[in-house]
Amino acid sequence: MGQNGAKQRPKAMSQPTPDRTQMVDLARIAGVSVSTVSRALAGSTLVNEKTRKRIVELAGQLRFSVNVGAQNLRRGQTQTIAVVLPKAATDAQPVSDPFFIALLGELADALTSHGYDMLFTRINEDNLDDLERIVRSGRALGVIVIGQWQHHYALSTLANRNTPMAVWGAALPGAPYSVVGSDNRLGGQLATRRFLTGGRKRILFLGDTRLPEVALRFEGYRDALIEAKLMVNPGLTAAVPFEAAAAKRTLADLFHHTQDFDAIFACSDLIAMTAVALLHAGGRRVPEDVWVIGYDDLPLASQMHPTLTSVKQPLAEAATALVDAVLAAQRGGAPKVTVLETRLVERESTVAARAPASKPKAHSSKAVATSKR
Amino acid sequence: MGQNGAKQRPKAMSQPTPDRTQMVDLARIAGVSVSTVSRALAGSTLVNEKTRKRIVELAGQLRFSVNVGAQNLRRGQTQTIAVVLPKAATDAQPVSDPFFIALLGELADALTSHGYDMLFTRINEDNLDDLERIVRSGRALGVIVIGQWQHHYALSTLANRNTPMAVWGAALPGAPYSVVGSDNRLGGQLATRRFLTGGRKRILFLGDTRLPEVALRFEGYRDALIEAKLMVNPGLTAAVPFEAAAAKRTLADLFHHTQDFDAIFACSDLIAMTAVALLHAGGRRVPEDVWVIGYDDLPLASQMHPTLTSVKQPLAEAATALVDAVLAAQRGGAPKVTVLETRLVERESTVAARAPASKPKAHSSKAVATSKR
DNA sequence: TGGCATTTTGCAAACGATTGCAAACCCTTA
DNA sequence: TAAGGGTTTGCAATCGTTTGCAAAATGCCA
Repeated sequence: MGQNGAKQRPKAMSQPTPDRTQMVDLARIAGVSVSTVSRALAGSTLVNEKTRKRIVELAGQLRFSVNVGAQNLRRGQTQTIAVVLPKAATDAQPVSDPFFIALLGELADALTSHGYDMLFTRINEDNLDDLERIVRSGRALGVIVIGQWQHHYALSTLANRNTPMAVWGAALPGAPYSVVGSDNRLGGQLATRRFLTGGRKRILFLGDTRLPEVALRFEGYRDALIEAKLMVNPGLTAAVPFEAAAAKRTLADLFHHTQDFDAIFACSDLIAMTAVALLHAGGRRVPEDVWVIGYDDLPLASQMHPTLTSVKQPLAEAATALVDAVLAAQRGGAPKVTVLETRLVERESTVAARAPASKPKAHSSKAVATSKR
Repeated sequence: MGQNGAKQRPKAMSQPTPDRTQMVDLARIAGVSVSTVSRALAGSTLVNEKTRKRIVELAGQLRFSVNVGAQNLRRGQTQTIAVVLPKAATDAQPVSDPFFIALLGELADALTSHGYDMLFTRINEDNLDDLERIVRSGRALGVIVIGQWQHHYALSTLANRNTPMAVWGAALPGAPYSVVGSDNRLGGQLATRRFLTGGRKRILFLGDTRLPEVALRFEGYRDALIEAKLMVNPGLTAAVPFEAAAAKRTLADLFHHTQDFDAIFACSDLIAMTAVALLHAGGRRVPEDVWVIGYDDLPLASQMHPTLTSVKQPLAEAATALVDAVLAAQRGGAPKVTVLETRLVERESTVAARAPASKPKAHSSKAVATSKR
């Protein structure tokens, strides 16, 4: 706390000067050179144990943190990974699917635990080139794209231009970028088979097959029907979008025309939930009249009534896989496909029908407990 | 394109060398100095219009982006703002409230449109000091904290140590950091009054009053009751947490003991939704038996059945206000409080009771349409 | 005490941009 | 042709680290 020639800004930087301590300050105080400080903080064995401790402690007292900008510059590499959520150019709808926050949260944790920072950006789908800019400007060493939507082509171009990239979505043959996703086809099969074994045959498929993931789920749906020697009824599929409001509009319209189904396979829990709400509003009961299965198995799925049977996508593993993939890509590795374990989590929306109106009280409290196991 | 002494890495950097073009490359090709390139790209009037165009075009062809790390270093300031979601140390639950993604999405947009990058981090609530590190390491020029929870004290300490900060939450007297939030007290009043004018008097309050926002909502609830010359019944309040699974457990337990209420004011849409599901499971109808009002007015609120009346928090404005606040703080401004417009959005979960079992079909489709207006 | 091997330290050159200042250039006018 | 003005350009220092290399300090042994 000496008051001699107190430390001051080298130049007349007019900023409010939020006291940014730097290595040179530590060095001066500790009476060593900047190099030594640098090495000490990096835990190098080149510096004497005693001085190292002294410096580290001093750094703690002054609340010093190395300037990562300068560090990255010098090291020629950043410790940041960008996570991108493409958004539709047409409707500027805010993200509404809780699936994203779930995945995002897991990604944040996975990145942190690997020692990376996460740069989050939503980019307009016709500015997809910005992805490349993020990397070339050194903002991030690679990009994780949440949702491939219909952008396979654009993404491929970028990947071919050397943008390290990992995408949440479906494996497309020969894709030049790494993909992580659930086994969408299997998911479709599991859900559909469950309906069939329960005797439900008129299964409504809700999802936009222009999206690769959804297309695969549809294939699974079709396969399961064929296994059971049933035909796919085009009248029983509807291109419901993932976005909440739009989904609701589409569904309301659909149900207005069609009531002839006894089961619904929805490509997201959000869609499933909306469908259930509309069915209830229309006086049809779930599961008595219609069975419903969603996709994602969000926490939300067990908060509804009835609790929702859903195809589970293991998000924590998804996050880890995405991080690994983008790092591998950055190191020049070949693109790889990761298919996550995919299974059906059964809840109340698909139970064998009972007496139409069972005693609600007793039944329900048991049901509630069940959902926790 | 002379082939003399072709460009190569200065040192033997063993990296895969993802062709990082830099100013010096442009300079060489354009036959000018780096300074000129820098000025040209910055759009300085100091450089001749023709050369400027030439350089800009060249940069486009080579897909050059300036290295923001170096830029920041030189400029002494970063263009990044950190957004932090504190997470409970005890239960490592993933984020489950869709409210967060909604706010996060808006923040991403607001930051982008102001030209800032967003660094997203979840930090453990007992590592709150990391907030300071983010700023002192130059990773971000300020921090936006989503949710003040019970961290007022810790946040204050950090703010007093010169960490530019803006917090989503409730205004606490003399807080040294800027706060943005809805008018929580008013929100509580609006909801409660709506119940009272509808003749509902036994109103269950669901929310953890240890959280400042919730405490204010509770005050509003209390005020409205007092206005109506009613007393607050301690048996009608329950500390339901925001986290999905925990909320469900608490609620299930609560409903097991208490059924004596005719209205529910829930401090988040997620809690409201869970409550509705449990009520349904327990055989009680909404709104016939119980009216329900949530808080947040998420897209989700209009996807449920019945659609949910909710206190709206304008998230887009929230995001803008938070960004402005953190920037102001960074410039050394005094902490300020921003209270957003707060209003009740009425939907089906609070409608005057009708004939117990109305014709579902006709009624519902109309209801669905209503929710869109 | 000197010589030599080992630690420890510090010097100085990067990393990729920005920017004050002076030099070079181009016109115009005398 | 030279002087003088305004435009354009380039030099070189700088931002805060890291790191190769050489120098200094230390320890050990004869």
